[in-house]
Amino acid sequence: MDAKEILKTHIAKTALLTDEQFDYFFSHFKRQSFHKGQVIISKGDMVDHEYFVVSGCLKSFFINDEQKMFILQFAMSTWWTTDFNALYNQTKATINLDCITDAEVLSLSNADREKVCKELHNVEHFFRWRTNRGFLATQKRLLSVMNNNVKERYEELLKQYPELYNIVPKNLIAAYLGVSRETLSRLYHP
Amino acid sequence: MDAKEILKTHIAKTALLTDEQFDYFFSHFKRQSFHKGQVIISKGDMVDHEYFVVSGCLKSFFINDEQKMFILQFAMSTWWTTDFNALYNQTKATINLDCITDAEVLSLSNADREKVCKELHNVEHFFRWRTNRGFLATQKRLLSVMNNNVKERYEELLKQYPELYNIVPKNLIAAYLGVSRETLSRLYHP
DNA sequence: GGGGTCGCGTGACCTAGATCACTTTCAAAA
DNA sequence: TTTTGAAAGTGATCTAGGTCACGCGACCCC
Repeated sequence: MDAKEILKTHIAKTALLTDEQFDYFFSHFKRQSFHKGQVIISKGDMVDHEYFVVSGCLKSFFINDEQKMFILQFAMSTWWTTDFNALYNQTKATINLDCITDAEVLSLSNADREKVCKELHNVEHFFRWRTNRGFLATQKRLLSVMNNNVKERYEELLKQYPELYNIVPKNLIAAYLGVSRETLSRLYHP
Repeated sequence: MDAKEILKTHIAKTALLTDEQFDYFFSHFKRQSFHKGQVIISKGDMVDHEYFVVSGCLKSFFINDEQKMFILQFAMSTWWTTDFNALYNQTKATINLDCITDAEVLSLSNADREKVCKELHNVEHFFRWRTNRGFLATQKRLLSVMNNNVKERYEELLKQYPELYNIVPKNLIAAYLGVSRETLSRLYHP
């Protein structure tokens, strides 16, 4: 299935667009390919695109004052990613985005999203639901961080995204869970 | 300013509705008053309304297996609250909602929100932005929890919502920050 | 084919915050 | 006026997870 088909199928799950509407919407996306390790957004950049992942795996992450990395999101096929805060508030990036594997994405500019949302009620509906899912997922993760220990969160993550186990090195999993790699290692090698 | 005016002003910040459109939208809300301590949603309930706070202060919270409370949100004037996960997924509540002070709210049912979103593109636009702000705020809080210590998070909270200091007892602030009340107390009484 | 560096395990020690137990204060109910 | 109970402070102790240091195999890649 090619990029266009993947996006179409993804959107069809929440909004009913005619073929013409979808083609029009799709005409605003730009296909981009990145290789493993390539940086898409770094701290301080101006951000004006969001990215729909067609294939591969990206990570968005924050580096704190002590140079420790915290991973906000692993983005795989059909996930949307960017520095949403910088994108919507038109401020400089505080988070970074790069590629864990080679990746293919469709990029959409902030202005085009808003333009098409205004023109097509259906598209605005789609984006409301996409944002809603993101909100609920983030809220769930916050609850998990506050109420579960590292082992529970690790197993929850692998249960929900088993493919991560093979794609993503453990030190990045640790950075997602917010623990040191040593602690994660000791969970199953006591 | 009465409830209708407060809601109107709130919505006008992100969506341009004509007076007739707003009146129509407003006709789907129901005014409700609650007193201090009153429970609005408890775990296990079916949830089919969300609440726009006109006055007073509510809290939404989760009770974990060890009976420890974690506060997801303090909701004050112009905030929206409910168990969003249960509301959107039509599942039983996992979080509770009750009143820290006497409160007045406007309630809107899930079905009515979806109906009016479909009928009025403007209203869907408003809800997209409301959800978006919630998403960004939750993401910011997650980053703060993972990267800052208790003292930093406490001061960040008070800086953003100074009014909480007078309205909300410290044990609830601690439950919001995810620490014990003893630790919070010791921050300024070492 | 020998020097990096990346991922991962592991031992020894350290610390932020939890837990438990007791006390004080103060306001509201009775 | 007395009683009660929630809010808050505080000392003593415990623990999950962090930090630092080192070892070891597996790849790249000149």
